[in-house]
Parts: sequence; structure tokens; C-alpha cells
Amino acid sequence: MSGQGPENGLAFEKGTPRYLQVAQHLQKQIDGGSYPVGTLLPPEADLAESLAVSRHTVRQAIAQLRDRGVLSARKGVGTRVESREDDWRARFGANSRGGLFDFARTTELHFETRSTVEARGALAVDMGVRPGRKFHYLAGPRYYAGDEKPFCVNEVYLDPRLRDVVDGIDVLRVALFTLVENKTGERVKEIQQEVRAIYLPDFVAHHLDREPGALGMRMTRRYIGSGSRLLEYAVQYYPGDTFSYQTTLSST
Amino acid sequence: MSGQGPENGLAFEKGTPRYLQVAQHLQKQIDGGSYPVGTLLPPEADLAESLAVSRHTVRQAIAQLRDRGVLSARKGVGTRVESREDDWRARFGANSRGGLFDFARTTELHFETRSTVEARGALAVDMGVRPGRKFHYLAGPRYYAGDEKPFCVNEVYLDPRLRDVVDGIDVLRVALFTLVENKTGERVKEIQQEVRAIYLPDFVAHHLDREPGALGMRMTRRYIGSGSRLLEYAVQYYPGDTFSYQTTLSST
DNA sequence: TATCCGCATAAGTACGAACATACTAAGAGG
DNA sequence: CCTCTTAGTATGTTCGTACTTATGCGGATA
Repeated sequence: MSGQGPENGLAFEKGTPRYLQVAQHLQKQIDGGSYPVGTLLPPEADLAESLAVSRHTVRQAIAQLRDRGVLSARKGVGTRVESREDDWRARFGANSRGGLFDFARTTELHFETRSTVEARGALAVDMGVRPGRKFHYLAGPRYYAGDEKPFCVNEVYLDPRLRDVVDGIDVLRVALFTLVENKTGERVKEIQQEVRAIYLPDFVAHHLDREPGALGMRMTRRYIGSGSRLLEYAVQYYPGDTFSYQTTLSST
Repeated sequence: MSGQGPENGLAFEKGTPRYLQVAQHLQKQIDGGSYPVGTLLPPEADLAESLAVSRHTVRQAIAQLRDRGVLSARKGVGTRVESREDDWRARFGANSRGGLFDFARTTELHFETRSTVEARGALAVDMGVRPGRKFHYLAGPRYYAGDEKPFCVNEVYLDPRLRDVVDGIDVLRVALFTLVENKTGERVKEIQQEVRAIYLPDFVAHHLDREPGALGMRMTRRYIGSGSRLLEYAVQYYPGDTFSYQTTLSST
């Protein structure tokens, strides 16, 4: 087509950074099959032109998809599509406070369930608290910003004193523990993470579009405050076929 | 201004990108205590000026340290020093049956299989190398010292040049990559870990005394040398019912 | 005294331009 | 036919610049 008209340039909405919109756009193209797995993306310069953004913006978008494991790039060759969203999505690698912060910033947690629960049995053991202690409980799916389907199901157990930091919040786009820190002034001293293999519980499987009992992973985090007190306990369920937990240990 | 001279700007070496040199410089300053944990780094603009690089380069350097967890940034405030990374080897935190898992000395790896293999297909992808590259392959069960039954099955893919470091070794009681470092002088720059849920393959299930197809976890590690070259690739299989991977993120 | 507003600050986003480097493929030469 | 060289391509690095947005501080106001 001749058309120089409106182009296929994106219609940018305000509020969301352009590079994220470009990343989402590319993700959709990949999911839709426009860029099949194993093929090379158009050169950055071409993408920049066709989307009417700078190459720098395209590179930021590609960087996003790269550390999700969707793309890989090689100098002098091109940018290769490694996987699709529903295929190999979440390479999770938040292994620092800041990492969790960034992770929360690029995802959305939708609270669907709220209640007050009492920690008993195995749960109390996992949480590392005395049985009988009460917690404010929230749960719901977590999405990559702009996506249709969630990639993770999240449960949160919050100290009842901190309940008001989430009251009235339906969609969370920041790390919960920063809210806790801000409201209380108390700083999270330590975060204890644990990853283990599981069979997906029913309600999780339903959200993630998997069979109940399918392979999955469960990541739990204990957020410890100044006084060695458990401020928050979070559980995340991931599908086992698309999720892996990654860490990089680098020596100086 | 007095000094147009050498400044305290870095003496850049060629070959390494500047932003990496800046990152290393900042890391050293942090480890050395010039920027204590909990304090704010100078503004990016100041750093850029004093190091005689562009702000963009400083940002790239900071980005590096951010996803290592060393730094965290907040708009309008500054960049905070979160931790120092001198003892990254101590951050191996794997746990089995409640006991702490210590790589180096408390376990024994018994090599039962040796061969030379060619990385192809999914293996090449996982290893992050081009298909066709040859590796020296070793495999066997790993025992807690004195135990009857292994708790883990281990596979190792070694750069053929490094083959002689394991020739003649039947039982390994130290981390293999330290042998590599000692023999070659080349130091491991980076270790990339990945944990995922799996169904146990037959030969693993047999060793671990589980049913084939039972819940398990697979941990892979890529040991990267100076030249971004893959020196060693290791795979460990654990039973899912007794194994979990743990990390602690402490802020101060 | 307490609250609100606005300014300064610092990271985040976005554009443009140029050069460096790794890789591929085509062509020249043996 | 094989090897070496060379030109082209695409990502990587680096500079410059400008604007946006979140935050915090301090002064003015109620």
C-alpha cells in the first residue's frame, strides 16, 4: 500500500509510557502469529519508522520483552522471537527489593477476594507464626499490564493493623510492602522467599487456564519488619509449563 | 575551574563498554564504603559530570546494579544503595528437608556417566549456545556425606577444553567451578540460575526412589567466564516433595 | 498551629545523531 | 572448489538535548 496516511503507527494513549505500549503491541503481534517463534523481528530502525517512534523507544520495548524471555537479540543478526506469551511467558527474576519493586510496577494485581482468616496448621508453619493469629486476606490474579489473561495468581496475608493500606484498592500496581512502609514508617528488614513445585489447586488452575492438578510452582514471601514481626505474607502460583525462577549471581 | 586535567574521571580501557566500567566503579565505591548502604547516590547528572560520561551512560550503569539488587531508584528522590555484593557466593540458598544445603563440603557428587555430547535443540536453547557445540558430559547422583540414598541427580556439561579438571575424579566434594577457576585462572564472571517445576524423568526417579513422573524440580546453572563464554552448564534434579529453593533478601 | 501551594530536585521518558562491533553473505583470488 | 577479503546489515554503545512526573521542602495562608 501506497498509503502514507495514518500509517499503522500506534494510537498512543496518555498515561502509559510509549515503550510499554510498544512492548504490548509487539507482544500481541507475537501472540497473534504475525511474528512466529523462531523468526526475526524487523530491524529496530524499521520498527521505529513503522510505529512512528524513535529507535531508542523501540529498544526499550525490546529490552522489556527480552528479560521476560520473549525475545533475544544478537548483534549483526537481529532480534529473534523465542516464545509466545502463552508458551514461555514468565521468566521471573526478581531477586532483590528493587527487583520486586520493578516487577510490581509492570504488572497489575486485581483483588477479587477479601476476608479475615486465622493462620492454622500448615499455613501457620509456612508463615512462621503462632497458630491462631489473624490476618487480613486478599487474593486475585496478576496481569502483565494490558494483557487479557493473568500469568499468576496471588494471595496476600496482611497484618490486620495494616488493613487500611489496601482498603479501597482494587487494582494494585506497586509493591504492597512499599505501601506498608509508607503508611507505618516501619521498614521491611528482610524478605524470605521460597519456591517449590506443586500441583495447581483448583481455583488457581481455573484462573490460569490449566487443568487442576497440572504442574505448577508456588512462591511464598515473608516480609519481616523491624521487630522480627511478620508484616505481610504473600503466595504466588505460577503455571509450571511456562514459569521458571531465575537468579543471576555476578562477581564484581 | 581549576582542573581541566585528568579529573577524577575514570581511565577507560578499551574493549569493555563504558557503562559496565561505570557500574564496576560504583560497585567498588559501594563495597569500599564510599557510598554506605542506606544512603543516596549523587544525582545522575552529578555522577555523569564527575565521571566524564553522559547521563545516559550513568543510567545504563545504574540499571545494571539495579537488577542485581544493589541499587534502587525513586523518581524525585534519588538512587538508594540497597546492599553490597561482595559475598555473592553466600547467597546460594537451597534447602532440603529443613536442613541447610551447603554445596561445597557437605555433599558428594558421584560421577557415573561420562561422554561427549553435542548441544542441540532445546538443550542448546537452555544452554544459550549455538547448536552443534560440543561438551564433555558427566552425570551422577549427589549424596549428603554419609547418606545411603542420593537427594539429587546432577548433570554437568563442561567446555571440552576444561575436560582434564575432572579426568580421574570419581567423587566430587567441592564446587566444580572452583576447580575450573583454579586450573585455568579464568574466573567465573557470572552464574545464571534457573529453577523450574518438572515431572521427574525415569533415570532421575530411579535414583531418587520416586515414581517416574512424580513432582520434581530442576535447577540449571550457567557458569559464564570472562569472555561471556559458557564454561560449565549444570543441571540438578530434586524430588518435589522434599525440596524447595529459598532466598533471603535483606535490606540492610 | 496546621494546611496548602508552588518551586526546586531528581529520576523517567523520548527524541535525534553518530559511531562501534559482530555477523552474514557475496565476490575476488588462489 | 575452497579460502580470504570486503561490503552491507543490524544490534550495541555513547553522546546530546528536552521535556515529564513524582517527591519533598519551605514559605505563605487560613
